[in-house]
Amino acid sequence: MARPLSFERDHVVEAATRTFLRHGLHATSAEDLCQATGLGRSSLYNSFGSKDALFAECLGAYLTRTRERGEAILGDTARPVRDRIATLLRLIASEEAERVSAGEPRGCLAVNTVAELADDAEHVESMRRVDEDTAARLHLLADVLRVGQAAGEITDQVSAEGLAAFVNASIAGLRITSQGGTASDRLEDIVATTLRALDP
Amino acid sequence: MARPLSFERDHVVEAATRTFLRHGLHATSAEDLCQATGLGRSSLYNSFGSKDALFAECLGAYLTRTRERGEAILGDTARPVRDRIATLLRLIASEEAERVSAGEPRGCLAVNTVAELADDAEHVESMRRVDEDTAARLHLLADVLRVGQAAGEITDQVSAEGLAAFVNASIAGLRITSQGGTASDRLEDIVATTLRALDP
DNA sequence: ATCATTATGGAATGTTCATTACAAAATTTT
DNA sequence: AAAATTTTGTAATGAACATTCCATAATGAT
Repeated sequence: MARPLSFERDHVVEAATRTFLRHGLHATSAEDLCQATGLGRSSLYNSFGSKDALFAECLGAYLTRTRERGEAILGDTARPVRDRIATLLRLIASEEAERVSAGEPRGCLAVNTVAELADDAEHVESMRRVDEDTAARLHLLADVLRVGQAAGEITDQVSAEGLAAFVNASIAGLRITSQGGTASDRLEDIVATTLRALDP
Repeated sequence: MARPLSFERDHVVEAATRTFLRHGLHATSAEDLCQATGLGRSSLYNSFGSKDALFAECLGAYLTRTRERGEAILGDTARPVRDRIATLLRLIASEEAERVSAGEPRGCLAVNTVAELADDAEHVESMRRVDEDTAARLHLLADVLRVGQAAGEITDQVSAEGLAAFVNASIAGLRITSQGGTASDRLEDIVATTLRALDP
């Protein structure tokens, strides 16, 4: 009944996400987004409403994608808990390494959003989403780690919640370290050392 | 021979640093800096040249202060290496906890600068300073950890350089986690777990 | 007390930015 | 092929921003 869009929304969100990851929300202009997505200003505003709304959509998609990936790995009850955590961390390290060769920006949109928007009164909603996502991630991690503790695969010197916070912080540290330009071998060292902390 | 400044440069840098830590470089306006420091626009530009120059000075002062504090703790050769690392991590965790009660912003200017400026062509110089600082920090950590390995206090399953990268990443993770609003008990869990990774 | 020098307050400037308005173009349905 | 509807390109708008200007005020040296 009318003219269709000349682009696929997902692809636009993906391109915008890369731009936001590279430059952050504040340093990304509407012009930058047009450049990155190939859309004109009108199309962009027509389809997404505002820069902030597009950012919110990118963040939402990123969080969902990342959460689902994590759940798939951590929820694989057939495998030992330690292996699941190891797989998750190694996946992140190798993903960061691939970003380098692909010329894509390194780092994590959730981590960068905390760094950029934690105290930004105008973007409370985005931070709330990150907080919710973090809470869910911590919950899942703690559940899995608790199973590992019961099986004797994981130390019980620290509570499952404490270990979950540690793993979560390690991931953030890994991503920031990668964004700072650290070589992939070193990222693997970090992963290996992180795993040592969980040993009984 | 002329009218003196009505403020102390260090205090202004300190106030500006808090503002930059809270909002980042891009989201901090000249007006925000005037508000935070109590200076007028003219005084600010007269004394610091530009917003970017003031940021560079804040970053430099922050890096120096942080590095010196780390060196004092890590360089205390009278103490076991493990204790020195523990002291450093606990100091960071408690500093973050104090920030909450003091109403000051949490997080780390160096970490946030990596997140915000890693791919910013206009601020290569600031990133270079952070990179240099990180390299020096890693070097010191590796030296200290190597001593700990030789003394049997620290695992030698991972190279001293790898362990240094791990400790550095842990600190970044700790600071981002704190900035995300994590309670101080959990920060202590993270520290305790991080230390476990270094045990032989 | 006066001069030389510098700081300061407030207005002004030019730019960048997010967003909107409008007219033209495109596409599906009839 | 024409009508209805929506996209899209271009130009416009108004606000925010970094920075500068200028007149005035303050201070130390003489």
